[in-house]
Amino acid sequence: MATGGTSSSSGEGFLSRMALNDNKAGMEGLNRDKINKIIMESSKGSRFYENELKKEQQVNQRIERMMLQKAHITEQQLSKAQAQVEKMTSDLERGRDLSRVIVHVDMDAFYAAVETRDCPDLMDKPMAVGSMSMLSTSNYHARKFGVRAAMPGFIAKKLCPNLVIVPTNFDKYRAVSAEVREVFADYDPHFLPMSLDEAYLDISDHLEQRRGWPEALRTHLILSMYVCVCVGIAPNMMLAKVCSDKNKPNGQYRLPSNRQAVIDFIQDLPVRKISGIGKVTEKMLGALGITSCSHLGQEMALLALLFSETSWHHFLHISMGLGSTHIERDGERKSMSTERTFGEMGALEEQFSLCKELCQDLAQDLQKEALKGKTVTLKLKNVNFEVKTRAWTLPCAVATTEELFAVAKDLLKTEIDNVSPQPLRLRLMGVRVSSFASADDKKPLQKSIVGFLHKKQTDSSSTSQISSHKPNTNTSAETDISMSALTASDKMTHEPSAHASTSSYCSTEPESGTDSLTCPVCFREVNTTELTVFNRHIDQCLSGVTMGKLLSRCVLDSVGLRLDSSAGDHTESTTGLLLYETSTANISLSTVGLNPVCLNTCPNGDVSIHRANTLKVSSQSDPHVRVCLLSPGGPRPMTTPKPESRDHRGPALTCPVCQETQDTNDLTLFNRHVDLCLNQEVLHELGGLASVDRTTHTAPPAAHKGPCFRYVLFTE
DNA sequence: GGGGGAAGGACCA
DNA sequence: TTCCTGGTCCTTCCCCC
Repeated sequence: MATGGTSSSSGEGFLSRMALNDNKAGMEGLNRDKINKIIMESSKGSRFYENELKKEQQVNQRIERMMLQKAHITEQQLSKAQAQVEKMTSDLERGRDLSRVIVHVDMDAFYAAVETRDCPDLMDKPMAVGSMSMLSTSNYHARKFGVRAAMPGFIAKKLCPNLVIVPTNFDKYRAVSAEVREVFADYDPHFLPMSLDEAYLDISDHLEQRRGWPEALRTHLILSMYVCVCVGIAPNMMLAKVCSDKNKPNGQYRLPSNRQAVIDFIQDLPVRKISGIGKVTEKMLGALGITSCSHLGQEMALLALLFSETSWHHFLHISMGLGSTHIERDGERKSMSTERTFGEMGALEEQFSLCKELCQDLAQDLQKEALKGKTVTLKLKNVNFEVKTRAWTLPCAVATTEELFAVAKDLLKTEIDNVSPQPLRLRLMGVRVSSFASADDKKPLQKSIVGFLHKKQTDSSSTSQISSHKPNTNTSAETDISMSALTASDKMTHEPSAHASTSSYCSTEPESGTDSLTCPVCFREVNTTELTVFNRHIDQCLSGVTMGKLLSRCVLDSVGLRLDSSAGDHTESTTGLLLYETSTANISLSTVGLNPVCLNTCPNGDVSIHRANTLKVSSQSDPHVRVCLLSPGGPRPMTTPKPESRDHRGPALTCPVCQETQDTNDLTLFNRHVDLCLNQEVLHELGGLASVDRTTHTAPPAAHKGPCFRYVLFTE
């Protein structure tokens, strides 16, 4: 079999995917065997190595399946595919565009070059930028030892004991990159930056314009001495990228814009040199005897039968030396994420706390680009390097910390429950948002909140009345901060380092002359004009945990909560905050499926079941009841619930959470009950409202299909 | 069978 | 002792219409 050096399950032998990748400038002619031996000795037995072994075996299995498939291909199938390939080849040939001059610029060992600028002593030493865990780049002295980017520092140190490892400093690299980009813009104002050290330019127009320029204008002397720039010039992006790697370091290569030159250039080019062909694809093609682009062309009919349409079309383009001829900038962003790697983490409190931090960071990033997305994905990597992603798609787009955390937390909880009673031993956690809303929905978020805020500030009669009646109502609640998993992260909002996350709630300066601000969540006056302090207060209110008065979203959502027409005015903000002001509210529970037991467990003494389908919010002590519904992502749709996929049959259904037999065989109702129970459990655990004996819960946590959101109800 | 969501993976800098 | 981060795209599977 041509699957390369397959290792045995015992870990003996040669693991090819961990071997040195010397497909990088400055690494030609190295003693690969010696370097690989050191890499293997440093890695063998580690969890990382074992996981790589597993992945290698998966790739080998893929190759075996492919070879089996190949063995069954008939001559007839092959000739049919050949005809298809020929037809497409001639179509593509007709459309070949050699009119553009595309430049790919790659700043060589960029981070290392910047560090050397600041510390010239490093000039003659083997050095790398990064940490003992991971290197971002290395200089040419280090590459001679096999030290390269994407290699852990501790292995690099074994390859080259004198290696100097400099920590990364992205602010510095960004500054230099900005300097260089100014030059790019002179040549092509629409240039496409790929990273801090790489960009594509279309200089066709520039070349046309400069024909008549005097010599003095034709030379740029701005580039700093310490940055070496490799340039590839070709008729398309794919070829330009390959060309920039041709004369490293600090050289350029131009591929003439004629068909024969392109064909000659591509002939003996190893497939691995093409951007987009990585170690797995290289290995799969290698198993078919394909190592160069000319092989690729020769075996195209076979590839058309063995690979997907997208893949073989891509291969065909490569074999013909075709690539994109126009540089597209400002393409729509598809997702945004943040993730963090850390030492082993098994404690629930830490995990939920980190989850919230990630949501805060991501919310800030989303805010900067005014983005909101419907799909929230939680990414987890356990200590064995196994990666899992769990996603949930909402009916409407979300962006705030609370909205993201509401989903991410539930996804996390499900995963924790899945391995329970064992702890979930993590080494990485990430949160991603995708399925972005249309441009119309990407407007800044806070206006209506701030509007509400200002409205309350001017409404002095209302606010003074509240504060005069019960000035200290929240004292006990605020001091009663639970130490449970969720609140561990909430506590962090008291720390100065966490303040930035709150900026999403209020970003405008308070009006002059006022010495307090009214919280749009709890309606209390906060004696401060400092936005950081005020935002922290709002954070706490929104988290709902400090209030200790939570109702799960499922309770309200599943019953299609509405306010009676007598309930008073309400404000619907674009962020999804529904703010009701009313003296007493009879909230119609208009749809079926309410389980009164669940509502009764709401720890708010002022919320009670009034009639069969009415939730009454009232207070003995205060005629002014205020209700705030936090609706992540906008007003809740009053639609029928999504059909559930649980496959229960039969008349008697026992809830896997509360263990009680339910008097229904309606799956929708039963599922809703299970959701409610699960949410109650989450509430209790996270809110520290009551202890839950987990041992009585034999429920498979996977039964919890979706995340629950928090709504906050409280009274003054 | 097509569309779309979920999950996982390849690949890139 | 120690193997990143943030992004895009593709494939496969599954469910629903």
